[in-house]
Amino acid sequence: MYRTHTCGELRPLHVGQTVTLAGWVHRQRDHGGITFLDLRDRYGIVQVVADPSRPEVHAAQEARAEWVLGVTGVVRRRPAGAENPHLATGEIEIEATRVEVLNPAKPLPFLINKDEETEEAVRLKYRYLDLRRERMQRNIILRHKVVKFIRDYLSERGFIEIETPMLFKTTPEGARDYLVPSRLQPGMFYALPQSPQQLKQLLMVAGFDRYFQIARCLRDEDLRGDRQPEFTQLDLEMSFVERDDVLDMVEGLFTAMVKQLLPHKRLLASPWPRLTYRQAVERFGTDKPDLRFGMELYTLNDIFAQTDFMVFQNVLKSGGVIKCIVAPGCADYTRKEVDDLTTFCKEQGAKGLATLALTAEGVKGTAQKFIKPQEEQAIQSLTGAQTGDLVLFIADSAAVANKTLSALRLLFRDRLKLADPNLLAFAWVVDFPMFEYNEEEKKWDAAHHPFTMPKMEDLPKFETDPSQILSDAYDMVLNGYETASGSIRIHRPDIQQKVFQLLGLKDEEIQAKFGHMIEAFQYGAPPHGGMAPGIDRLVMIFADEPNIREVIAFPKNQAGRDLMADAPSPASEKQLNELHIRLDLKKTD
RNA sequence: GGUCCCGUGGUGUAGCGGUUAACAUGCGGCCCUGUCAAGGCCGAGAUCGCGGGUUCGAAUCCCGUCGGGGCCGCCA
Repeated sequence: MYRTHTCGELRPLHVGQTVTLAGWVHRQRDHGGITFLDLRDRYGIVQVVADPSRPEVHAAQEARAEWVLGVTGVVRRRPAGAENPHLATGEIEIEATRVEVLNPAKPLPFLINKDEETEEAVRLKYRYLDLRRERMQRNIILRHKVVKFIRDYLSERGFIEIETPMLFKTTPEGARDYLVPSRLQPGMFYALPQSPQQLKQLLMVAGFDRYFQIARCLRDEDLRGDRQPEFTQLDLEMSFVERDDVLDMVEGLFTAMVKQLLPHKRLLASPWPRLTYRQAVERFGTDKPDLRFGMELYTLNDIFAQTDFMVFQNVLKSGGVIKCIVAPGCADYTRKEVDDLTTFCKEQGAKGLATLALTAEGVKGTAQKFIKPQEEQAIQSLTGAQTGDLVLFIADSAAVANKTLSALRLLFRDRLKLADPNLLAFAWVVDFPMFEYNEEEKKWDAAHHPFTMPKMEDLPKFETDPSQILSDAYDMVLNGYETASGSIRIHRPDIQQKVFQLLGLKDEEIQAKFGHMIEAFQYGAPPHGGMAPGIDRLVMIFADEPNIREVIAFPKNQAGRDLMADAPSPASEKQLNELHIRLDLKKTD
C-alpha cells in the first residue's frame, strides 16, 4: 500500500498513529544530525523528520526537490515552540521509520516550491510541472468546483445534460471553422462545432425542455489573452421561456455560486444591473462595460453646438460626436504623458485627442485656447470634473469615439487602480441590434446569430430600416468581459425565412446549410431560448488571473501551438492519401 | 494582415559602447540535532536567441530573422 493518509490531512488527533504517505519532496533541510523533509501532495504539506543514523530512513538525506518518496512513520506532536502556524499540518510531524525513493527527479527547469515568474513559453513546454505548482493546482481545482456547482445546480432544477457531436457541419456565418476531412466521403469535410447552437435548438424540438452541456467549442480565429481556439461553454437552452426566465435562471446560478465558492468576493449589486445595448455604448463606449468604477463617457455635442474650434465643428457637421471622460487627479500630466495618451488614441483609430487640465492655476491643456469659459463651465457641471482632473475629448464618428474612450477608460482603470479586484460587477446587457451592416462585403450580418428572435414590434422594419431592428439577444458581462451571450430563438419558420433573406442567403443555400433546421421547426417547435456562459473567462476572473491560459490545463500559445507536444505537426504521406488531401504550400506571402 | 514590447548561466534579474559579464535562487561537494525561503564554507555553470552591419572595440547602436507576449483587424 502506497499510502494510508494524504499529506494534508494529518492533525493532532492522529498523534500516535503509524501512517504511510507518498508525495513529492517540497523542500529538504539537512542539519547533519537531523533531516527535515516537507512532503507534498495536492492535499497539502507535512513535515517528516528523519534521524540519519537509522539506515532505513537514509533516503531522506539524499532526496532532492521533487523526488517522489514513500514514507512510513509515527505522527507526533511537534516540540513546544517548533510548531509552524503557516502549515495546516503545522502542529504535528512524522517521525520516519522508513523512507523509500519511489522515483528520483532530475533538476527541474523551474522551481515548483516557489511562485516565481517564469517565462510563459517555458511553463507551457513543461506544463505538467507548471500544473504541479500551487497556483495552477488552485486554479484547476476552482475550475472543477465551478463546473461541479453548475452540474448540481442545474440538475436540481430539472436540466438534462446531453452530449452533442464534435464532428458536425460547417456553417456559412460566424467564425472560421476547423475542418476535419472525411476519409469515407472523399472531398467532404466535417466542421468542429463553434458551439452546439443548432443541436441544442433541435433538442428543444425534441422536447427536452431544459438542456445543458459543458461544451467544448472551437473557432479558428486569432488568439487573445481571453480567447483560445478551443474553449468551454456552459451551453444552456430552455423551452417555453421568455427572456427574463433565462436571465433569472443564470443570475440565480452565478449568484449562488459566488456565495458558496468565492466568499471573499462581493457582488456589485443583486439583482444585477440591466443596461440596454444603447445605454451601455452611450455611457461606457462598449457593450461589455466594467461597472466596478465610474468614469463614464459624456456627449458634448450640445455644449459645443456653437464652437469656434474647427476640428469640433467639422466633426459635428459630418454627423460625428464629441465625447469626453474625466481622469481624476491627472491635471498635472506632463506634455509627454499627454502625448503618449494621444498615441494610444491613434492606435485605437482616433484622429487625435484634446485635453483640458483643471489645475489650481487655471485651465490648461491642448484644448484650452479653443474652449470658451461658458463651455468649460457647462462641461464641469455636466461631468462633475473638479480642480485637479484631466478632461479627455475625442471628436470623431460615434463608433471611433466610443471605442477610443472606452479603451482610455480601461487604461485609467489599471493605471489609477480604480477597480476593486474583489468586486464582481455582473450585469446584463439587453436589446442588442439584430443586424450589423458589413461595409466590406456590402451586406447585412446577424449581430448575434441568425436564429435570434427579432423584437416582434420591429418586424415591419425589415422592409424599411433593418439597422433599427432590435432583438431578444442578451449578454452577461462581468468586470469588463463578455462572459455569456444568448437569445430567445426564432421558432416560426416565416420569421426565420425573413432573417435568412435579409442576410442575403439564397433559397438553395438556406436549404443546403440550414434545411434540417427549417424542416425541424415545421414539426412543432416550442418557443425557446438560452445562453452560453464562457467557463474559461469566468474562472479566470474568479481566480484573479490576467489571462485565460492560467485556468486551462493545456492551452495553446498566441500562435495556436501547443509548446509541450509541439502541435500542430505534419501528417504523413499515408495519412494525407487516406484523406484524399494534397498539400499546396507554395504560397508564402 | 497591421502594430507595439521582450529575448543575458537551469530559473529570475543587473549591466546599455572598453567589466575576468554581476547578483539571487537552483545545481555539486563539505560542515552542522529543531528547521520550516534553515544556516556556514567551497565549487561548477552564460561565446548575452540567431545572422549581418556600424565601430579600433558590440550583451550594449543599426538592419534582418526566429521565438514569446500585448493590442487593432478578426472572434455570427
